[in-house]
Amino acid sequence: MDKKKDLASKLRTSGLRPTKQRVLLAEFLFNRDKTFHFTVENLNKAINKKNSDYKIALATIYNTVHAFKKAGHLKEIFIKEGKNYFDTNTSSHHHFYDEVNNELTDIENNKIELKKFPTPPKGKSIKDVNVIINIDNDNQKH
Amino acid sequence: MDKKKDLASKLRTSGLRPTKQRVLLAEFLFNRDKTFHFTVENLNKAINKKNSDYKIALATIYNTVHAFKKAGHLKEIFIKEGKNYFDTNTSSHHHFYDEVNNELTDIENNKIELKKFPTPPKGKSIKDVNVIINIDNDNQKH
DNA sequence: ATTTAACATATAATGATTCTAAACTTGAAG
DNA sequence: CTTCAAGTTTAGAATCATTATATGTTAAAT
Repeated sequence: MDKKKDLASKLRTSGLRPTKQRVLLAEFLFNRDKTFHFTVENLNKAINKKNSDYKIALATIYNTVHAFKKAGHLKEIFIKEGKNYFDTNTSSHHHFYDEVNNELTDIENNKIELKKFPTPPKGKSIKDVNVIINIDNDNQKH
Repeated sequence: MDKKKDLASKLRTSGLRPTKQRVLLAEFLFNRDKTFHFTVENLNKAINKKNSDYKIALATIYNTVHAFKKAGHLKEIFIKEGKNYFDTNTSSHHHFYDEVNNELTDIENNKIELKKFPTPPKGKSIKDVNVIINIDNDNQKH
């Protein structure tokens, strides 16, 4: 399989030994058309669902997700207490967050442009800008 | 004391009985010139530091912070894994986040203007926009 | 094939937050 | 100004996500 090989070398290139577990997780996460948002809890459930052919320990999932993040293959997103989302889209971009369904949607960087801009404090420079647009069902009273 | 009275009625108005603990916490949080960013851990330490005249149980601090948030006196901000910040500035506004010192600074709403804007998904409307500008020390290599 | 550092694993440990059940306050009614 | 019920506070237990440990396993260099 070509795809598996590609993943193996992708891992190797970033200093990660392509173990069975890592390749399986990489396949699951990166062989997709759309970007994928998930929590470790999600991922663990999806991978270790009943009747799945291969199980991966929770600790390994944590290790792997962090290794992938460190290697730049995942981005971490903070939106909700106790929920740490990861994103397979590692480019600089923004998000819609649907509080009703707990769902994240990507907004590509070029869809948002800032007109006005604050000056960062002295001695500091801007590293990254993150916009989260919280959305609600229509006709909602607040 | 006028300030204490004001706080008591502020609490009463939002359906919270002005108990000793709540008034003390409200004083600590709201009788300030600048807005205040904190975690529950912070707040607990500040309130229950050695030699302080009055101690408040951790559970009460959690209860109270959540009650204040529900009543609209505090805003919750998500920026970092395992760190849930609260903000005494409840108006819609944005933040600088200094990853080096773990520090938040308010950016008033009118300092940022969006030029371009994505359309929200069907059936959804925008509730709130949150911009987090991550800052770094100058001359940092990434 | 052998070797060894890197890795995966189950389980224990940690740390933040929430729950629980009992004791104490508050404010309202008698 | 006592009494009382509902609302609060509290210490400690329980829970949940995450991280550490220490033991066995594997990838890949020799």
